[in-house]
Amino acid sequence: MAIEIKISLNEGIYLRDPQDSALGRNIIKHSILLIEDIGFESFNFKKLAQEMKSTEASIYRYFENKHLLLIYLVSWYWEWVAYLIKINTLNIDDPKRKLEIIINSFVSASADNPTTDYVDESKLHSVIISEGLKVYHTKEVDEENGKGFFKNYKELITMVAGVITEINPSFEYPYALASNLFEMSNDHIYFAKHLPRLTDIKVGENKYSEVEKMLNYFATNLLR
Amino acid sequence: MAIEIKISLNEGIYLRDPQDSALGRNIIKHSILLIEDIGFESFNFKKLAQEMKSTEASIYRYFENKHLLLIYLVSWYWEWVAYLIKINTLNIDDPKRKLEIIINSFVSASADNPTTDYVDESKLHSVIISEGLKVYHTKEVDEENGKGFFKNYKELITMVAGVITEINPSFEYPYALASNLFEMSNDHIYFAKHLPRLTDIKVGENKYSEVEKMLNYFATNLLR
DNA sequence: TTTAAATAATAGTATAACTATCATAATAAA
DNA sequence: TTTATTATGATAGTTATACTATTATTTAAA
Repeated sequence: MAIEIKISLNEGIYLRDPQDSALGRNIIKHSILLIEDIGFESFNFKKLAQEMKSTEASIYRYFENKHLLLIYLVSWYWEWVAYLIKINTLNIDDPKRKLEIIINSFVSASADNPTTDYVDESKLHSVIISEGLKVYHTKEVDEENGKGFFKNYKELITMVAGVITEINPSFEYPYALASNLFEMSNDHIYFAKHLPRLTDIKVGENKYSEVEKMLNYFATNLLR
Repeated sequence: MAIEIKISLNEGIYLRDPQDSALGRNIIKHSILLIEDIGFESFNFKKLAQEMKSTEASIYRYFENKHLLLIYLVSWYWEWVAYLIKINTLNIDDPKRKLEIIINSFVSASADNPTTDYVDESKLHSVIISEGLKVYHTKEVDEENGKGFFKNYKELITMVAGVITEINPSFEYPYALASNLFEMSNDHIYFAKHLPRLTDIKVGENKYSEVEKMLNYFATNLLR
């Protein structure tokens, strides 16, 4: 039996909730696969429609444009990582241990997945690593932030910052460290794969243990 | 007297070197202003041509497309930061002091500028902060990296990694720390302006001293 | 079983991202 | 100074993207 998580996302992101229909779930499923395959710039609703044997017009009933679809996918990921962290730290008291679990979730969320059948978490992770930053690097960032489109990310970071403050209440940069650990995780996986001279770590096929080790090293040394 | 730096960039990036003609320098000048104004997604060669009172076709004789123009601008920035670091650390021996200067150059390259008249360094810095990541977050990254389009970045990071190793030869992540300091500098200026709940620092109008302080804190504590 | 809602099929528009051609202006070579 | 060369401008055209609109058909709800 697959555990079905209903992820709660800001309603402004979509026109019609894709989780609520077979077509909607199909849009999510195939958009992850197609973006992973051809990249966000080449991706469009016409190609997506062909891929999933539907039509452009049908997809436009769910999302205003591909940018909002990407926000949806990235928000889904943020929410899902937050969920993973929550269940994996439920009966953990030691904040240092909690932070280790957080870092493990950032790095290899894809591995230990409580699968949602229409989301390939591993491929979604690849999409986040390659395209995730694009959701808030736009001229519309303030407007979209005002509509709450990045709420899931901010809540995730706030939660992590809380754990950091538990470890060391006098640490001055809990939010910056939290967001940096998340970004660094994605950046250095990407660097290891594409621009190896920008990092020191190596990654194998979905084997990110060196990234994890590095992030733990950074966190530990900053918080001691 | 304005000091004119001739920045050396990979020839594959452009069709005709923009530094060599008035039109070319105008393309660089106005592309920085226009991208800063309307963002890279809305930016195109037609609008740029209107802005600078030239034609689309003329611009296409310098750059194949807007993506390569962005690579040019970002490479120019990387090279310029490397140059700034070089002249500002010329007679400095202490590597710790060198790293402080590096961090200062990352954060406020725009401030102490040896101006090139067709480049508004302060606006270019804004463009880098908002759009810089997009140059290597594409499906063509491996191909373009193979052509040497990101060489300036890799060289900059290598130089910084060298200073880090001078400070602490047993530190395991000199490249990762170097690239992270650069990325973090841009990220947290951006966060402070647009997504303040992702950071702890505040920035004023081109006043980035808190970012600088934070980066120095991170570097010092990781390298001690 | 009727009605409403969702999806498909198709067509159409505006803009983006180019390419091609020719005229003209500026520069360099003869 | 004349001529050849090259750079730029003016204009037009092509293909693809990012949508919107309309109508038909299927599916689900009352």
